[in-house]
Amino acid sequence: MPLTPKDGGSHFEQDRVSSAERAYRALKDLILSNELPAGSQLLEQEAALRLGMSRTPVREAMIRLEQDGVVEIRPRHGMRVLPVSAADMREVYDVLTSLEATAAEMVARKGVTAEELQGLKDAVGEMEAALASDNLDGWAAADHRFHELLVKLAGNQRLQQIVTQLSEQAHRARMLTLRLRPKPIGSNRDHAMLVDAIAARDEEAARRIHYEHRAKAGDMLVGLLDSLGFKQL
Amino acid sequence: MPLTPKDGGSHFEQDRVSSAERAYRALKDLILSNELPAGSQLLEQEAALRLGMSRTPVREAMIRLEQDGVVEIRPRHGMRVLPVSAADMREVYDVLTSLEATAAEMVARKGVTAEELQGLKDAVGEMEAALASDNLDGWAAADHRFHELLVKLAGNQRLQQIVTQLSEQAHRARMLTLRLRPKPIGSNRDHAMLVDAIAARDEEAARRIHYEHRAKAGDMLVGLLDSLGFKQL
DNA sequence: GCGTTTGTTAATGTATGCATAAATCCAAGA
DNA sequence: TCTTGGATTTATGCATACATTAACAAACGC
Repeated sequence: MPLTPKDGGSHFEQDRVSSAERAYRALKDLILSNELPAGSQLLEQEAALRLGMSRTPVREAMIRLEQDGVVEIRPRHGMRVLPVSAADMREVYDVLTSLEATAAEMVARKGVTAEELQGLKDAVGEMEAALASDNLDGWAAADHRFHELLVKLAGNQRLQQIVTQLSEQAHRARMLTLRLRPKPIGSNRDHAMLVDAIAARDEEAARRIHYEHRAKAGDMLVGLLDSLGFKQL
Repeated sequence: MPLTPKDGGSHFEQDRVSSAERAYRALKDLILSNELPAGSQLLEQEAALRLGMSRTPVREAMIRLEQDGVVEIRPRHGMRVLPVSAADMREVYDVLTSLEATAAEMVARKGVTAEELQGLKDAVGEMEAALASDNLDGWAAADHRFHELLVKLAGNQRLQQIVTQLSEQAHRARMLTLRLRPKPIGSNRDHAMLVDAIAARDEEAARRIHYEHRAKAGDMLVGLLDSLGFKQL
């Protein structure tokens, strides 16, 4: 591996990003990685100090995070990382299920190139390999790639952006339950079936398979959170 | 009608809203009402002057509008009201169709109270009355209320918020085509059928009816924009 | 002791200052 | 006329200043 390409698309390190953008990414990372756990609060000044910039760009980042639905800005208490309850996850998964099922249908309808299909198959392969070697984190990463690719192939940028946003809201809960849930055997099977349906241009089947896949995942996640009595995170 | 209650929920005019919030609402109003047409640009300073405040709150408002997908911030040119093409409307309607169909299904599944059902029926009634008296704007307003209420009854706040955002993106195009499209007779019929399906708790029918309703509306809108050669707005 | 009031602190919301660099303009040369 | 180089303007991104007011605490009255 070359020395930290850190890439992002362009090869030349012309990545002049604004402080506001850096703040946005840094704060979001802290939240998604759970370094800033649900419920924690961060004052503008604290964040600014931590990130080595003034309050202004931090403030702008917080505004964006609030619109993303991951934090809440409380007038005198800085931003507060929103706890996500089982009920919240129910909401998120209901919408994700609807949108991703539609995405699967769209992909099957419009068809995919050989490379695109291979991309999906590769992701499924990685999931199977990770699962075979009990690498749950690897499985989760490959699973995420699969869903991401599927939605991208639907070719609807708005759909893609919304799904990304919701996935981020669900991210912490998914990580939390990754080792508490049954092994995702069925999940891999679902994905393989979906790939077949897409290859066969069977919109009907693609929608149904992915709908049920997502619905199952949602039920599992919400059930787990409920049964563990998680009122938050 | 009473003298401009302009309400908003509370009766006492304790509406202390921040300048940033005022800027956000004012700018969004200007855009949705087409006073700032698609493609127009507005510098931070100009907007600040116009709204009687400094650049800071205006800047924050613009950031929110950008995340809403209605403007684009171009580093030296202020914000630019995003033109919406037929392709954009295709995207918006595909997502709306998916989500609203799901909402209809959810509402039918969970059932509604007598008052809630009446609310839907009232909206349908208003649409019919408006149509009978050739009041297209009234019809559009009632139609909007119907869809809004339906989604609200689904009881999923994330779904509701996303649908609202997408509806706003489609708003200008809908207004533009309101008088160019055939009379929305079928639309009223669809809504009446949906209300029946909801009352009968028939999820299946509710989803199908509303799916097709939205799909038809989307096709009509996109087709109209296409045929009129609208590359933007 | 306990509720109330008042004083202090501090976080925010907004305004303003300032360096930077993009955009524009202008002139001169090909 | 078209291009090019550089000067100039100016919108921005960020830092900072400042007034406001909520939050907290301490003092006070009961």
